[in-house]
Amino acid sequence: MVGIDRLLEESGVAKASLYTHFGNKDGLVRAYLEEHFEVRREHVAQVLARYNTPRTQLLGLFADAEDALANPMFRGCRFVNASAEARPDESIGAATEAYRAWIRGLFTDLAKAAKAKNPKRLGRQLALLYDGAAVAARLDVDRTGAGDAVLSAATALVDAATPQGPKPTRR
Amino acid sequence: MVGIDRLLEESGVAKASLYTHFGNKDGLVRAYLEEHFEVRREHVAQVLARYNTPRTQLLGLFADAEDALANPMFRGCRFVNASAEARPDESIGAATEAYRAWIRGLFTDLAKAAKAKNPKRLGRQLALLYDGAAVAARLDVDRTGAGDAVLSAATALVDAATPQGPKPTRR
DNA sequence: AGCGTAGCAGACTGATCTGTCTAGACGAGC
DNA sequence: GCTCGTCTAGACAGATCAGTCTGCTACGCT
Repeated sequence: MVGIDRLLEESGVAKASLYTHFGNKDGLVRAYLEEHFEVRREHVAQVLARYNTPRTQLLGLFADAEDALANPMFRGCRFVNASAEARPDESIGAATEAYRAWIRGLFTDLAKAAKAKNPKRLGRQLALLYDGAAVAARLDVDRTGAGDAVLSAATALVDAATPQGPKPTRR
Repeated sequence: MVGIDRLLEESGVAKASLYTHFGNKDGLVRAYLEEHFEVRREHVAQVLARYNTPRTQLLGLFADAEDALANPMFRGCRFVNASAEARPDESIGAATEAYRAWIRGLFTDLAKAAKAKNPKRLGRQLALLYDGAAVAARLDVDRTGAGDAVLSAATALVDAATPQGPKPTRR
């Protein structure tokens, strides 16, 4: 667990300042997660803006995840990590729940726009994949192939659930 | 975090006994994980024994995961949880790494036996899915559809990567 | 210049945690 | 019956944690 003292030392902020601003440690974590939520919103919006069809947007998000996995600095989803590390606190759990509901809803909406037969199911499937990538980033020292796997799996799932079907290659 | 004192109280074991047996807390956790590894090995072996083709064995493992997700008592992968909660300890990380390497190797071997075009990739993909299910079990209060999603996603991935291809349904 | 606000530095408290140590209970084997 | 090994019960030390409080500094505003 990361303690208050280390936060203070590395940030150069006085303890009193931190507590007047955020109340307590959970307040600090919650504020951090809420800001990170905003960062994620904007980042995802930028990724989505690079594509013009629901299908490519979905796959673009997973190409982005592949990039994240390729970066050794990426240590997994911060909401997952915070929830795992924190004591069971109402507000931190709520912030994590909000983020996860948002991303799952986003996947579902894009799945619906891509005319998936079962958008809710495809959204769930992609969310599982997304979570799996976060765990791999957090725990696996050797991520070789993880980035490739997450994008190719997303592609396969989207293709399987989407009416146009897999690419028109015949064996 | 769960402390030593709570362990002692709930197990009815004296503190001295625990420390003479396991040395320190990390030793206890490591011993627990190693025993749980054995439990998992046996459970997986039982699941595999129920099927007689690599494809159905793979899918059987994910049907088993679906069952686990349906059980509200299932709180996610214990290796993932332990690694997330523990301070960065060499031995706990090693035990988790061993388990994860084993399950990924198992997926890859079964993928190879199922004649997947790229067994390593399919193994990785299924491992991602498996991890995602653990995260969902740990964090999502509402798991509706998660079990269905993990099995259907595994089926889609196996079908996409396997020569016999998807079920012989034509649209 | 004077004042108020905000931030920094760090001592301090109380709670909690790991790990050690002492003292006694209990049973097995000779 | 005695001793040895193992167990329980729990006090204790030392470290670490969150959170409070005091004193000092620095800057903006009038």
